[in-house]
Amino acid sequence: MFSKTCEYAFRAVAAVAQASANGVRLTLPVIAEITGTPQAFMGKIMQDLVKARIVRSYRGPSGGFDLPMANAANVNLRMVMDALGGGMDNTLCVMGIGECNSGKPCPMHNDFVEVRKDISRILANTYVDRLAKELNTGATDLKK
Amino acid sequence: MFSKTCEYAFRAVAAVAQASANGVRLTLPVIAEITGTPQAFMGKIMQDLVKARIVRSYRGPSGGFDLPMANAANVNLRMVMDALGGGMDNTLCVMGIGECNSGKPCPMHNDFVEVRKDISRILANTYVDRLAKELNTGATDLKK
DNA sequence: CGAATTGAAGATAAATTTGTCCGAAATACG
DNA sequence: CGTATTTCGGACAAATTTATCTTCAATTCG
Repeated sequence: MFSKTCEYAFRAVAAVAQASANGVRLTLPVIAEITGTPQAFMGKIMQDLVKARIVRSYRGPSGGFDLPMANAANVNLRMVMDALGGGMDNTLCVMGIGECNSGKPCPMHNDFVEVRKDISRILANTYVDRLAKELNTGATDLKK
Repeated sequence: MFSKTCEYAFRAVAAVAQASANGVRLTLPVIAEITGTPQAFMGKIMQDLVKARIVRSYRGPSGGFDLPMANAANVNLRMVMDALGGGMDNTLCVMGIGECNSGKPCPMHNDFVEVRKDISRILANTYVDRLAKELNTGATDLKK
């Protein structure tokens, strides 16, 4: 449904937020391990997240990434997607028609109006602090 | 949301069904023109649809593709997707976790349960005859 | 300062998806 | 039969996404 880049970013943000809630920074190798993703590729994604000020990075010994809970309450998944440099738009026409809207709909337009709204709403309403809390209680899981 | 291959197939099936409803076959160049897709690539897609018996093909002069309304009433978009040889699965975990289900959910699992159901339901409930009829009345459009 | 650790940045490579080309097979029609 | 038309099938190529590698910069700590 989303690109791998996007999936990886979702996992990374959740993992870093959970760790930060427990007061620990995560290094890149650790993030890659927790999320089960290729380290170098995850490095690129983390850079994008840093640039977008979604996570913070620290170099050198005892460095790593964090995402304080104060920030986590203001970061939603739409912002994470947007940090990854376009191409992740799920609001487009299901049939790939350029100009497709209620005035000039493709044959599937009306069927998917609600789905598109739902996805947008979920992404905008899902804040990272919630993901961190659920991971901490063990209610949800990133493993496997 | 779906792959280009999938989008192209949706458009092709709708176009052929509409033409067949009006008693005309469409040749590959014409399908490519109507759907605004690269002809050679669409050729591959049409082959998949033929193999899946979703459309019928005829070679030689006055050849082309058709999709009789009797068939169109029994062909839904899930079947079209399946004809394209896997990789189009939208039922997977939003975060890309291998084992993600209600028993062991990823942090986004529950948020997307309904969306996934909705998409599956729409694909399974959208039959090609309806698309053809809507195109014929001008209620919907494949152009641009 | 010097050495070790860690992220940043750019170049490169592999994999996948998308797109093209060309010859062969089938069909219609004179 | 011969020719034009059209799909079929395989190989090939371009574009995009995903993944890796290598060097550099920043930080910590002795």
